Parts: sequence; C-alpha cells; structure tokens
Amino acid sequence: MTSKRTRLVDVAKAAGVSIGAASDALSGKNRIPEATRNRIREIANNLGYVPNPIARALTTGHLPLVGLVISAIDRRAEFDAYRTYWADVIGAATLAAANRGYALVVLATLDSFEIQSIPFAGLIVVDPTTNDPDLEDALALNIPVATDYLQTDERIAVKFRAEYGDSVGMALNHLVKEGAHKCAVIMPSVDDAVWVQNVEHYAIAWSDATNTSVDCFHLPVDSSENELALEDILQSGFDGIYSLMPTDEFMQAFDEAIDHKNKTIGKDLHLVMLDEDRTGALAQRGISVAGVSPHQYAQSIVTALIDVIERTKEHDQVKIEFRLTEA
Amino acid sequence: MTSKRTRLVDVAKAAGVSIGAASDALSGKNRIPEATRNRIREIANNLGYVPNPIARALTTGHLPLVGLVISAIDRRAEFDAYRTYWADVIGAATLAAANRGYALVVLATLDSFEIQSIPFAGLIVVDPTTNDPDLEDALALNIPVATDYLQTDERIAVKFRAEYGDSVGMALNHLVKEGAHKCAVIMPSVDDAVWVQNVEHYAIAWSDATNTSVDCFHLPVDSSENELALEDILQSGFDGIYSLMPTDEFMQAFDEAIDHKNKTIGKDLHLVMLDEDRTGALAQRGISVAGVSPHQYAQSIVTALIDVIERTKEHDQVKIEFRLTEA
DNA sequence: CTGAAAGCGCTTACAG
DNA sequence: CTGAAAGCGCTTACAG
Repeated sequence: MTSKRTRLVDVAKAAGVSIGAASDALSGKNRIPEATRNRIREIANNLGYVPNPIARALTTGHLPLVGLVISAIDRRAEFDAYRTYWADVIGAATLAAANRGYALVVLATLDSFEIQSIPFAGLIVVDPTTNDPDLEDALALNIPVATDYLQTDERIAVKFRAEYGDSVGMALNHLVKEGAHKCAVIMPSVDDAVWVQNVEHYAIAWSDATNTSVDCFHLPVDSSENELALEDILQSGFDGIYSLMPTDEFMQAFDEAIDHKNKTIGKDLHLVMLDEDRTGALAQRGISVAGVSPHQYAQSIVTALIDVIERTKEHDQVKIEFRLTEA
Repeated sequence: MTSKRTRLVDVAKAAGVSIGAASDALSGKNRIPEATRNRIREIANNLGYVPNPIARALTTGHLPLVGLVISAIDRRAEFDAYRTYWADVIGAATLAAANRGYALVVLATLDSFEIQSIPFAGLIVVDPTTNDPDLEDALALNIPVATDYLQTDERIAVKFRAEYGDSVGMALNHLVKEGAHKCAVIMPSVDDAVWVQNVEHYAIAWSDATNTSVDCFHLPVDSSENELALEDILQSGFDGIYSLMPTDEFMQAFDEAIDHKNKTIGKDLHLVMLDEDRTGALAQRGISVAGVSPHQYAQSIVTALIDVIERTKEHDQVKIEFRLTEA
C-alpha cells in the first residue's frame, strides 16, 4: 500500500528464475516441476504479490465485466417506488453473472466520459425508452448488448421479451370472467418507457379483439394525488381494474379510495395487480396477481448475454412469461 | 462486431499520421492543430474506432471501479427481507460513484477465482462477520478497503461506524419515557453479523447504566414462526419493544400477535422500529422510528473511499448518525 | 508541431 | 525443462 506494488519481475528476481517461469508457476499450465513451482509461489506470497489484472487482461483481451444500465436509478421517486423489484433484479443478475465468472457493474447511465474507460464485455440496458441514448451509447461500444425486444437496431445481440401483452390479456379476461363490466388499466406515467407503451398497445388490441372498452390511466408513481385519481376512477363506474403500479404505497392509496367509495373487492370491484405476491397477502384479500419473477427474468438475460459474449451463440431472444395467480 | 476491432494504428494509418498524433487528436492535450485533429477524429469515427480501455488502463495503472460486497445477496431469504434497504444502498452507491467518475461493481462474495482478475480501485465490504473471509480477500488485494469500524485490521482504509449503540440507547430511553416497564430488543438471527452483536452489546451496556433489565430476542428473518414468538414475548409482559427486524412482513406478524394478545400500541405497548418511515405510515400508527438513511450512508462511504483511492486522504472514519423520529 | 520509441505488466509462442 | 523475446494497444516523455 505504501511503496510500489510487487510485480512479476520482482518475484522472478527473488526466486532467481526467469519471468516466464514465474508467470507459469503462478497461473500457468504446469510446465514447471512441482518443487520449483511451490518455491516460487511461496516467495510470491511472502512478497505479497498480487497479479495486475489490467496487464493480464491486455493479453487476454477481455475482462469479465457485464454492465447493467438502470436509468431509473437517476429518478429517485420512480426507483424508490420499485425498490423491491430492482433489488431482486440486481441480486439475481449479480448471482447469475458470478456463476459464469463475471461481475456485475450497476450503472444509472452510460452518458459519462469515464464510462468509455471501463472495458465491459457486454451490456444490459433495461427498460429503454424510444431512441434511448444509453442504448445508442451501448451499441456504439461494439460489444454484445441485451435489451428489450421492441428495439429494432440490428446490432442488438440479445432481446428480451417480457410478454406484457400476455399479462394484459390475461388480466382483462380474468376481470371480465369475474364479472367486471367496465375495465381500466392503471399504469405509472414514466415518460416514454417502452414497456408502458407496450401495455397500452395490448390493452387496445384486447379491446378491439373482444369488442369491450378499456380505458388506460397514467398515474404518477410517487404522488399523493393518487388517491383522488383513484376515487375518480371508481366514481366513473370502473369495476375491473388491472394495476401495474408498484404495490406498497399505491395499495394504501387504493385502500382509502375503496373505503371512501364504499367498494368491496371481489364483489363490486375486481382487481388484478402486477406484482410478485410472495407472502400471499394480496391473494388473501381477493386480489389476483399477474407477475413475472424478476429473479428468473434477470437470470435468463444475464445468462443469454454471457453466452453471446463467449460465442456460444450469435444472437438470442429471451422470452419472459407472465403468470396469473388467481385469488 | 464481426471482424477485428479497429485499433489506434488503423486510424493513424488511414489518416496518414503517426500513432502518437492520432492518440493526441482523440484524447490528448491539444498539441495538434484544430484542422488535423478534426480530420483524424472524423476518420476514427468512420472506422467506428473505440479506444481499448484495458490498454489505456495499463498506462494509467487504474480503472475507475469500486466493488461493493454484499454477502447477503447469497442468502436469499435475508436479502429478500431487506430488499428495500439494499436497493437504497446500491442505488445511492451507484450514484455517488458516478459523481466521481467511478462505476460500482456489486458482488456477493470475493471468493472466486475470477475476482482476482478484476482490477478494483477500491472495495467496500458491508456487514462483515468476525473474521470475514471476504474482508480477508479484499485486504489481500492491497487496495483501499472500506468496512465496519469494529474490524481491527489496520490495513483498513475507511471505517464506517453506524452508531447502533446510539440507536439502542435512544430507543430504550424513549420506550421508558413513554411508560414501558419491561423492555425487549428484537433482532434478526443473521448468524455472526457484527452489527447484531453490536446491538446486543449496547443493549447490555444500557441495561447496566440505567439499572433496567432488557432482554434480547433473535428471530429468523424469513420465518412464519415469528408471530408465535412475538405472542410469547407479549405474553411475558414486555411492554416496550425496540425492533430491528425488516418492516413489512415482520409488521404483519406483529399486528396479528398484538391482536391476539389484545394490546394497544401507545397504551399498554410501546414500540420503536428501525426503519426509514418515508411515508409516515408507522408514525401514524403511534410507532416511533429509529433510522439512518441508507442513501446518505452509502453515499458517505463511497465518497470517503474514493477520497482515499485518489490520495486526498490516507485513512478515514465515517460516522453514520441515527435519529429517532417520535410518533 | 509531429514522429519514433519506450514502457505499462503480464502471457505466450519460440528457441535452446 | 526454462530463458529471452515479442506482443497485447495504448500514453507519454523525448528527439527532431
């Protein structure tokens, strides 16, 4: 820590062998007799030798680093609202990467001078907007990039496809089956996130196909005005609601709105929420849950990306399925 | 993506200049006339040249990477229980690092062959156990390491000190002031995490100092048996409780226990919880909150570590204060 | 103002 | 079996 770092030459000198021999003894492929090797290793150890990973990477041409770009990190309120989701995603991605010998770099954006100085082997851009600048930057790096399947750039190596469409259809069908007459889809207003547009698109498609009307509402993720907005919606006679809002705080607002409007879930109001109902708390309250496991989701993507990095595959498409857990 | 990557020589050749001139035009310090520089840049652009960050780092000797080791990621149940906390920590650390031009690598452990091949500029080891192997590995790398202040190794560059002691004293004093007669501290049983031992230590110290008895209980973070355990505790006459369990699911169990035992918060039961009560939901229910902002916490540590990396400081100690928000 | 060369610390053929 | 050398792709003094 104080003086200069020990280099391979230093241990080679100390051991009285060539630098090649030292290299071999420490990481090489057994060309050196057991005895000398052990001696060299011990000397390296005593000198506190730690190989310089940058130099090693220069010959290898590759550092086992994959980046995960979550632009929501920069938007505090939105990130907060979905904290459990992001923790799942990051945790699972970290583990999946580690399984393959890679480490995960978490980024809020690629738009910074220093990013160019980090040698990523691959990059994941989640929830890209249309013409996402981060996606552009990622692609410009000439490395494998994984992102949403709605993006059309042909340089994209892995496209992941969360079937929000399926989730919308499933949820609305379920609501109707349960007896809802007037359906609404409630989603966050996170500017131009592709997945939100996607949901809207599928809601309209469902409406056309079933000849049933659906209205889409965009609510702020972090606002205290949600309760009033929800009361309005209930007031307007919507009795079948598919909510893609984050669960916790939204649920509070929802509960109060229901209370004020005197509705009863399962009777004159039917509800499907997008979430992971691990504790079963929602189901107990008569709320059905549409979900995808963020854990499995993240894992699939990381694995597919690393497959491409290591040339096991050229391109890939990962499909993430939704399930509906009826209350 | 297909053939070989464009190198600096390639653009130098294409521009008919020396490699030194090309280097300068692209990243250098303006030795080259505006006109040639622009020409070189354009050529580089057309060739899709992206500088090799590994090679650059070899001369620099440094890659702007800080690692955050969260061993809890490997323990699914525990990580799940504290997901909101970890999301805050990771989000804030990512942002703080980015502000200084660094990127954050999230790791579950350092115990993997590949980790040695990643050139970290510094490492943060959170919630180390006693004789934590990850901390050992981190220290062996000869780079600045930040970790809990209870660790004694003198190679540690930044020690962060979350004053759990303060929180325990504050919470227990508050409970007594509110009229509690028999106090308990409830905390998770996460094996030998230092912070848990720390809490226990301070509870005993408080007990000695105030001559009041306190009992410490360890509950599983992910168990459904919590409710019964809590009923036992209430049954035994504890009417002042400081809980360091994760809030959401624990609160459910707690509510049921209170219900079964017919207790009323604020009357015959006083409660302080360790959390961030951003929505004020706990306060509304008469529950006081002891907390530290994970956001501020992570940010302070990252900043201090980077200060050491960049030699602004040699060592540092970061003190994280707790606050008690009375209901 | 700009070219040629040394050097960053490794690994890996290539000779002996 | 092992040493000496080339090379990975940059940056940075050092000459011209």
